[in-house]
Amino acid sequence: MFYLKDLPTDQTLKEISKRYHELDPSALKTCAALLRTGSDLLTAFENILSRHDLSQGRFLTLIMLNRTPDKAINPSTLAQQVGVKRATMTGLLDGLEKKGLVKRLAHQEDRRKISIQLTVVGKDALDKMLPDYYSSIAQLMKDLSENEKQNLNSLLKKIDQGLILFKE
Amino acid sequence: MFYLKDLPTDQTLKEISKRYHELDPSALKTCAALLRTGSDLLTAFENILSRHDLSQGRFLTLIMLNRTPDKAINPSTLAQQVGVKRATMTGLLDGLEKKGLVKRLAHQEDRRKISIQLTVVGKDALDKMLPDYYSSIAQLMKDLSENEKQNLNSLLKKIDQGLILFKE
DNA sequence: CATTTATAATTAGGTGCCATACTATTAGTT
DNA sequence: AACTAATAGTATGGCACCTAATTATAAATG
Repeated sequence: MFYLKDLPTDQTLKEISKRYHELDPSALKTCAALLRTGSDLLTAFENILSRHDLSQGRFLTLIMLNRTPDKAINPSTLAQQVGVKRATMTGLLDGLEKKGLVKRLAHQEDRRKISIQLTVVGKDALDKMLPDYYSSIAQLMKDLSENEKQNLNSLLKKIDQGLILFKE
Repeated sequence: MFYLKDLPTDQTLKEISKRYHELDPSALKTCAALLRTGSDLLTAFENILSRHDLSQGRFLTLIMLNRTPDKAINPSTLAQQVGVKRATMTGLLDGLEKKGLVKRLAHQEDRRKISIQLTVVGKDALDKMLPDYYSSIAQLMKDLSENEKQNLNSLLKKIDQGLILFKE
């Protein structure tokens, strides 16, 4: 992800809103700030992950598998949970399998399906990196009180609500 | 950008935090929600832009040029403002130039530099699509009061503050 | 003033995502 | 039972970003 580095100042917004009267300065300002922060946040995580030789997609796949480490899941479910297309999941699993972090298992009942399982190596790799990852998140958010975090959550939910209209 | 579709429930977070004691459930929850909303937001904008045959990067480049439509800017400044590498900007400009939306002009003093300028066609294209874009943003944020928007801004700023540590 | 260093734009090659289309298998229909 | 539709996984090709290396020019330095 990425978004404008150079966010418009209030002054700039005011000027542009003269040229485009549909522009709501405070809406755009907040929206841009959200994308900017989200982008930076994601980049920070990607940096942490790359230290462990993982991409965002591969990591999220592992995370989903690690929620129930003993249960096997099929690729299409994983794709849905992670939020990528099935074809993309095939690629992510190819990478993870080559590194020995997951394995593909045949499904006995339905021969179209396969099951994905974390290997011991995969589980170990996660257990080694997650403390680093989780404590980074905790540190990142340490300036926000419980109240503020809840507040932020409910504001985000309002935006999610608005987003529903665009998905139709 | 993208992030987990299937965010962990409070219950799941509680369980996982037993296995990894560095995990701060409310911090992770808020962080994940922010990335999720940011990702959806960006996707919504990308959909709007694709209706006008523009990518995020190309659009942001045009937007930066449109802040001062009469002034020419060089590619490296543009790259900085948009938040991409210079090499990436070369590609974005190639695309925009091929569509006739911008033009490259030689710099008279420094022959290493070039200047980029919006063409009339580019300006018209922007003027035609921006009302759509800006009113989408306004509609998206219409459920938030001015107070809530300001509140969201200041919460985001706190996270930005925490992010500084990771950039070093 | 010749050489090194810095800057600007570009090229080449890699990664990670997507959409589309294909193959194999199963389920549903008549 | 034969035909159609749906589902699971994958292969292919494209797009947008990245890093690293290349070329040209300008600035700094001994």
